[in-house]
Amino acid sequence: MQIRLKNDIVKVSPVLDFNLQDTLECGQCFHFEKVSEQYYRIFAFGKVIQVQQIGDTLLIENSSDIEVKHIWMHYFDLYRDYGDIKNKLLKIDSIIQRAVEYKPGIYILQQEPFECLISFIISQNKQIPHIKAVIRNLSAAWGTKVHYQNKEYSVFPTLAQLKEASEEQIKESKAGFRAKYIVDACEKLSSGEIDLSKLFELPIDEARSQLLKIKGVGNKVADCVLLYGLGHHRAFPKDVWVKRVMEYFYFGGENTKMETIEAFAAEKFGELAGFAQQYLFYYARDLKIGK
DNA sequence: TTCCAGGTATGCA
DNA sequence: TGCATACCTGGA
Repeated sequence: MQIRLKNDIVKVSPVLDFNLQDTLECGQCFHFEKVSEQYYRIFAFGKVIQVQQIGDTLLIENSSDIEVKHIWMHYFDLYRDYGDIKNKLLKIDSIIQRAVEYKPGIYILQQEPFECLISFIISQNKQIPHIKAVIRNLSAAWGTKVHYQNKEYSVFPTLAQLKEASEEQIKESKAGFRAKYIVDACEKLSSGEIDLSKLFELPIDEARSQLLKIKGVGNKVADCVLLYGLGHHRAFPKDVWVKRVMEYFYFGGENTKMETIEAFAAEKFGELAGFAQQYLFYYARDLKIGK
């Protein structure tokens, strides 16, 4: 894969098996903006970039080749061989095969753990447009301003910035009853009771138990943070859509306990469970499987 | 007006 | 342990 800077645009190619739109819009991240049919602006790592995909080339603006190598390649997970992952999944059964082939260009983003944690705490009992709105509001109120093409944006606040906010102030960003959970997360992280940076290396079950200490973090939110923010690709977040699609295809449409689905997925997909989950989720949500 | 959304905590049997 | 219910908010 080549990373070249030309006319202030960093071109990465070839990005095989990758689809920018599906990767951003498959529900794993919330802090981006579609500015036209071609362009997305992404706010992360204290920066704003504008990204476009033309065939198997990814064009990144407002960045540098060094930054792309060290930040955005990891963010988009472009160093990983998704061709190999998908080949392995396709051999498992015709169900996962259908899901993979439905949106074969989905990659699992590697997001910043703190933003990922707060975003998925916000996500409970909310629809995606609302989640995005709360994240925008929190960023505008507490995050650092960044400028691009004469527009001002805000990136998501750091822990140091967000811990200054009171529960009442967080509620002003329309977080509702989740505000107290955000405060609890900030307290546990800033006191050192939980150290997100250490959760990368811990075994997944230990990392999950740490996350579950935070109020408002249950199994679903913890698994999302493990998968999208901490690189634990065995994590299999079971939201309402994943539950529906798993019951529909693997349990004869019968109401099935989350623990049963969890064990089944671990056995069936093993170390690729997180990838399988993402393809199944998008497939189920788009086609309204099981609803 | 009422219901529901990508969940979780709480109370009660 | 299992189930029902409430919870901010906004859109359908």
